[in-house]
Amino acid sequence: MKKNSQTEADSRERILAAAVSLFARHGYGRTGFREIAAAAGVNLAMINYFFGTKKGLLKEILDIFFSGYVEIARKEMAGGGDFTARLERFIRAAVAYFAARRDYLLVTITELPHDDPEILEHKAAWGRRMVETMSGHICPGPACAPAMPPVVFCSMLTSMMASRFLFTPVMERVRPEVLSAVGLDDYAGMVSRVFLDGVKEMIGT
Amino acid sequence: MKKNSQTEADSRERILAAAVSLFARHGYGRTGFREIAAAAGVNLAMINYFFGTKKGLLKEILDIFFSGYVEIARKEMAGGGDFTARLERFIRAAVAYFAARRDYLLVTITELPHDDPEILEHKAAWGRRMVETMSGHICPGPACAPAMPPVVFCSMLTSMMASRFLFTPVMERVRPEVLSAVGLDDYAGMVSRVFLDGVKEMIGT
DNA sequence: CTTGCAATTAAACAAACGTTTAATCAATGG
DNA sequence: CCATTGATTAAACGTTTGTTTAATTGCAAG
Repeated sequence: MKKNSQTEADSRERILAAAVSLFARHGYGRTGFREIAAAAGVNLAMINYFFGTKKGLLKEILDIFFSGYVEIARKEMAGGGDFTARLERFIRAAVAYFAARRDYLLVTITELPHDDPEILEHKAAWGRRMVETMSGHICPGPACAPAMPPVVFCSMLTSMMASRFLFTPVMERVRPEVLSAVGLDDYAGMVSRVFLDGVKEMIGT
Repeated sequence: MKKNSQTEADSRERILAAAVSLFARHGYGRTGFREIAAAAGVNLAMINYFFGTKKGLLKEILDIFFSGYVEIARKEMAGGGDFTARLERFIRAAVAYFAARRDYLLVTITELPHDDPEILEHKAAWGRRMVETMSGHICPGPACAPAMPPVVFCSMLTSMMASRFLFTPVMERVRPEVLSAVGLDDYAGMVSRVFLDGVKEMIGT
């Protein structure tokens, strides 16, 4: 039955690529199916055919982003080295992942605060997996009460790493030269230094 | 001519309050004027009457949030004390401001990455004022090249402070006890410690 | 009293929305 | 070769969208 698996994958993935790009640039709510279909070069009805509803399309985008993000946390935090070394590896890998999946990141972040019950349960399930993955490393042992709860740790670090991509359109109009001067590795390094050692020693004063 | 200044202010502000609340919960694109009008208890046409277009309504929301934010940066960073003391004051004041204007913050953040040219120029103008306000304090003197450019400094810190509010709906489903245990002052303290001193000493390992 | 102006209203506008339906296409397995 | 099946299509569905229009209300100044 997988005769047209070539074209099927093409259409499905072209829809997904067009949708995530338009959602990231114009917002989920303002992007219509006709616009997506035109950008993907497919018929309007194919979106419902492959994804069911608009929420189904959004859920798939969230799944793709979160699954990759959790997987990076699992892999990098479980490796060798002490806590700060592993955290530094994780930050570097996560920033690279954010850049590679920039549009997925932006859709996920901008849809985070919204309260659609169906989507919210989806985000919460992934949030639980992320916090569980990180908790063991932040706070080993049963009677450990760190100064910062893991759920705060995760959201704060995620926001820090995402800031560059959230602010990109504004940054390139405020300080265009900075955006091209500060590469991804530089940025990951800055996040690491701030998050691990603080900003005190980075700023001359 | 200002006869109905009482009811005028009432209607205009009720529209604004309803709009920012619905935008924050359901997203700008998914919120319709009829929904706003119903929540504000006014006639549908009053929204266009007071704000012109939907973009005009959004621009007013952005203006309100950014003007207050820039004003806090100006005031707290210009006060006495060394750099870290002023920065700590700013963080505390900004977090309190974010909490008081939570819905405005969420609308602003979620609309940040979108690329509507008209709105984008608006955001860029405020971004310039914010960066200018902070630049002098981060990097005094003409030949100062800090390890982190002011525009990166601003967006990273803003994202950190906003993380609690961006993630609130997810957090209260992942670790509901943490959200009630960690008050606003506690949270501001955590942001200060991480941003200034780093997370190394906060986590036992 | 009446002139004027801002606030408010109901009604309508065309356009765009997400979704569904039924028909057609293309290719594979029996 | 025929039956089956997934992919694709055009067309239409009823809502809902943001916005406009024209008429009405109610108060204040001349």
